[in-house]
Amino acid sequence: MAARNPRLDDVAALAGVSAATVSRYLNSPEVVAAATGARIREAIEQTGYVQNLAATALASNRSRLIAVLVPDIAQSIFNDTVEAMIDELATDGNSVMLSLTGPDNHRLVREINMALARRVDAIILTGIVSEPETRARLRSSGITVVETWGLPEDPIDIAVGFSHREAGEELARFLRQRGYRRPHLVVPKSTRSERRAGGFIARWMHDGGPEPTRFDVNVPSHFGQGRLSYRALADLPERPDIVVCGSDWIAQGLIVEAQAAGIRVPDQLAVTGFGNLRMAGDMRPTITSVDVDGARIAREVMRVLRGRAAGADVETRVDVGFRVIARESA
Amino acid sequence: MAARNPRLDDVAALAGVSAATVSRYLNSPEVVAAATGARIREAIEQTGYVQNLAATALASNRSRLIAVLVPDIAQSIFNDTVEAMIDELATDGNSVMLSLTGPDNHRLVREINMALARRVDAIILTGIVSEPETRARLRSSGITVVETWGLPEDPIDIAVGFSHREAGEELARFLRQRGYRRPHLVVPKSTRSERRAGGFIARWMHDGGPEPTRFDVNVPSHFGQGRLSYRALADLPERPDIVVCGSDWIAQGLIVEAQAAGIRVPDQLAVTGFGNLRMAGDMRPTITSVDVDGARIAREVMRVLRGRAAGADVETRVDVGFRVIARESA
DNA sequence: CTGAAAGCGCTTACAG
DNA sequence: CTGAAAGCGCTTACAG
Repeated sequence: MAARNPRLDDVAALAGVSAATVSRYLNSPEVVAAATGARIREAIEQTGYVQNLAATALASNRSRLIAVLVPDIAQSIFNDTVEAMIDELATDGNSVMLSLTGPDNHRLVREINMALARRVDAIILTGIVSEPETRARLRSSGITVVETWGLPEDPIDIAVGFSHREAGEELARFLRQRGYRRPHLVVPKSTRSERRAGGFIARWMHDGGPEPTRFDVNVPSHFGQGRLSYRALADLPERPDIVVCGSDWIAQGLIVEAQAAGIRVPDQLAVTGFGNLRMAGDMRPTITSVDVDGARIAREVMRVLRGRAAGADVETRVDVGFRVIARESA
Repeated sequence: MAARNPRLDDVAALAGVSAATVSRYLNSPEVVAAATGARIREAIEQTGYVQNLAATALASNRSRLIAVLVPDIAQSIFNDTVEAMIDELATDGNSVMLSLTGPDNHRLVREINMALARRVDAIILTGIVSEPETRARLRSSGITVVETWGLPEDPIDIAVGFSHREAGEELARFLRQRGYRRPHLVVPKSTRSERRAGGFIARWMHDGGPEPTRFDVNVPSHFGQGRLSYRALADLPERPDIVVCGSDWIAQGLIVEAQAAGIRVPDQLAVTGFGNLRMAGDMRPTITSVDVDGARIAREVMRVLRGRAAGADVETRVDVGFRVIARESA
């Protein structure tokens, strides 16, 4: 269609300098003389030059491409975090390659291969990589790998997140203190939800409570499962006084279904969620939840990435914590 | 850390062939002799070779990188479509560069520049590009540009979507037929919502109805705005019998708030949403909405992209339509 | 502060 | 079916 794209050479010729100088101007403007810089700027303007980053990547051995791997985005509790990360990365001049690994991470290996083939500068994961071979492969690749949301004992490289087990424990402590007696857990079938449930149960029973009942739901969790989970309460030998949901969506669906059945929340049945979505604070009643600061995770990820890029030693485990947010529903 | 990455040369040497042959094996295995192919495969295995796609892109003038530009992903009605597109693209061996253009597209130009610098094979947009200069720039770039969700009269290049105006008209027809008399619109401040509202109002008044009242809300729209919108009804001179919401989230929030106030939906107040999110079918009452088939949009986008890649002539406007989904709320 | 030249790791006519 | 060679468009020591 149009004539061929202008190259560095074209700009250099027009500005009366060498390609090397134009390259320097592009990458570190401060090293070229002001007058030269001005001529180059003008030449770029006139030619409509747009740097070819594929060539830049090849020559500089730095792609400025970051792979972000998430299970899904349609209904994901990570979306805020991912959005914040993409924003931050873009500000630094990076592009984000977003890969969806699918339920149970079944496309994880394929997408990791893609990222390696693209020679990305870093891989950011939100899902959990459990296969030892994949972990080993990532480790030996030599590229920066950041696991987020979770906080494994032995990260592949760097981890930025919090302990899901402790979050479960903390919630148990909080609810016991509020005087609840018979918790029922609605647990999405994911490693992290399972860990939170484990922490909750251990703490609850350690404090002398009866073993909580539970109901497992598929991931990704959504509103409809809350309704389902409410109806499943009928099968329980004894009615719980508090339902601990694995996500805010489940909590919301459960509240709606309970109310439709004429049950008052929290008077007759209390409910908690997880993730502290914006909706949790807007619901009627507002939903007691556990807040995870996605923006903070994004910032910490950027901090370690910048540290690495600068050749500095960086922490391998960054704990961003979590907070129980007490609201009306429990 | 590790030794340098193996290159095509290393594989070629080990397999006893030239680099050209290995390259051919990688890109079109069928043209190399079976026995040669077997040796190459083995050499790849032994060396742990991973193709460097930055070099491939530079040499072949094809990046296999597709830019997808969306306003946001935290609370987006496009997420299903985007997810389906990323899935399809990955299956074809492409990688997706996801760019967030932000509210009112204020980072659109920057992200388009990035995409052009990366020499992406195509740019897929979900937001609307209204600035003529940007449209002209994209047009003259010569790369494939697909606008999705909307269906402009004069696409930049290719458009896959539906007429928002017609969707509004259709909803007006549907509600009038159901016997509603006094519609009130809750309109997110976006071009497309505005078009739907325009279509609704025109049709409604054309059919002899009174001018609908309206309430505008910021984008991205969310649950909390539904509650707000409900409360704003009190300021109206006359109470509407049907509230037409610009998204399912708004509809859900409005229903929850109405119910909290003791109002029965739809008996005392009917409500419709837009987008037909999974939640709409799960809500109590289930929400009457307008369905947009995101997976279909993704498939059609892929179809035109493949057509282009094959050098075929492709349609420039693909109408995927929409459907009013009648449920309990209206 | 700037230039000449080699190199990054592939692909692809061209020739055989 | 395969190889030698040029080329894709940059960056970056090295030298001045």
